[in-house]
Amino acid sequence: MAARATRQQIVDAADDLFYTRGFAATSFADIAAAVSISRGNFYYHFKTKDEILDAVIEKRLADRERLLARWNETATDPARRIECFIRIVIANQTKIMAHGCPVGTLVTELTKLGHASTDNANRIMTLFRDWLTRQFEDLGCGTAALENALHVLSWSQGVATVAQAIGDDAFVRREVDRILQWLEAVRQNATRPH
Amino acid sequence: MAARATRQQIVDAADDLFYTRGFAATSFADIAAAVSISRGNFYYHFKTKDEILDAVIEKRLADRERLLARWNETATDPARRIECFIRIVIANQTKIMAHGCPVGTLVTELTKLGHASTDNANRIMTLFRDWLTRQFEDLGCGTAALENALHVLSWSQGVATVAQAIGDDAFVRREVDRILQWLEAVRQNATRPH
DNA sequence: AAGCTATTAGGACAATCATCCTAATAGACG
DNA sequence: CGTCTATTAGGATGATTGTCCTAATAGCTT
Repeated sequence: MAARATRQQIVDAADDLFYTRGFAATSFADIAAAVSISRGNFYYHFKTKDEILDAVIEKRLADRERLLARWNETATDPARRIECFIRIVIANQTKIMAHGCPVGTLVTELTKLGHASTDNANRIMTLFRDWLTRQFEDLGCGTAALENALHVLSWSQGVATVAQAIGDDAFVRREVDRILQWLEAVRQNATRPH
Repeated sequence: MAARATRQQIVDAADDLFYTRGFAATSFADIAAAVSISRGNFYYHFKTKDEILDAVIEKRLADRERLLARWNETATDPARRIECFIRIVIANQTKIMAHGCPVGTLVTELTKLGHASTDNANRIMTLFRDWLTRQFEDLGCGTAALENALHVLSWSQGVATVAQAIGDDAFVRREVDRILQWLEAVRQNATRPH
């Protein structure tokens, strides 16, 4: 098999396992078993566990960048783009209720481990923050753009954590409705005065 | 030394280490070293790591129950009580920015580990949920009480996660102002119609 | 077909972990 | 003072971990 393909399989499996079980709780053997290759083969592609982690982070980052680029194309209105972000908690509801937010839980875990790749993982969080900030700027929020971006980001993390902990189906939908109402109010306030 | 005192020291040290480093990343040796006792002595008090975890959960639960009982006494207005809950993210801001929310991060970790004590840890989360629900009921929110309680709980988890990840000082204060404004609006809407 | 390189397999290694056991000690009580 | 029990110390153990090494294989080039 081509090395590229095997490497890709490893990263995909690690991505999934790091999400569902956590980084520290996932062993070399776990990933190798998921891809059905030997640990020796594994070592050929990745020398250390941290290398796999960095590869997974890069993959997640690239995935999210693609997602944001798609939203930039499909939705012309910045409010609609923010709505796309908000609705991912519904689209991924099942997974979120089982394992939380892939971004937030990884950053939290790495921070507690004092892991060197914490800042690296945080790039995904700041990617969303910066993209959201840009959308609120385009909406005409001015200096409040960053504040509003962090508000939405914080909202998503809270919903993910509580959804995972308490597992209330209706809760997620209600929270989405709430934040969408807030977004509409922000949109009207922002576009009116200018 | 009295067995009670040693046991208490172990639980206190484990509580701190589970919070700052995580449950899985904390070893028997780590806790024993923090208390300056031998692993053998350790085993006399706790047979398994899960026993320590359960003891830590009980301690945290008791601590929070005491905290809520104090708020019940010091604040007569339910809105003021909810405000007490909201302000803990400021009171504990330094720790939260370093290690996140003690309750949320533990539940998240245990869920990913598939640990048997996940439900047990979740009792702390539902303790807050139920207490908040009671306050919103007393505020006159009726059927919306639970919904509002989950909203505040979700808010606190989101703030903790983003504060830990991005570490913006002003962010926490702004979010507290925001949610207090929301709380005031809820209070006025709830008390007026009835 | 032959040879070379990229890829894979599988075992060895030391370190760390939770757990368990036995011996030493201390503190209370007769 | 002496005995008994509660408490502590510290090492042994088997399992698991990340990491590393060497040999086998497959796929491409000539």
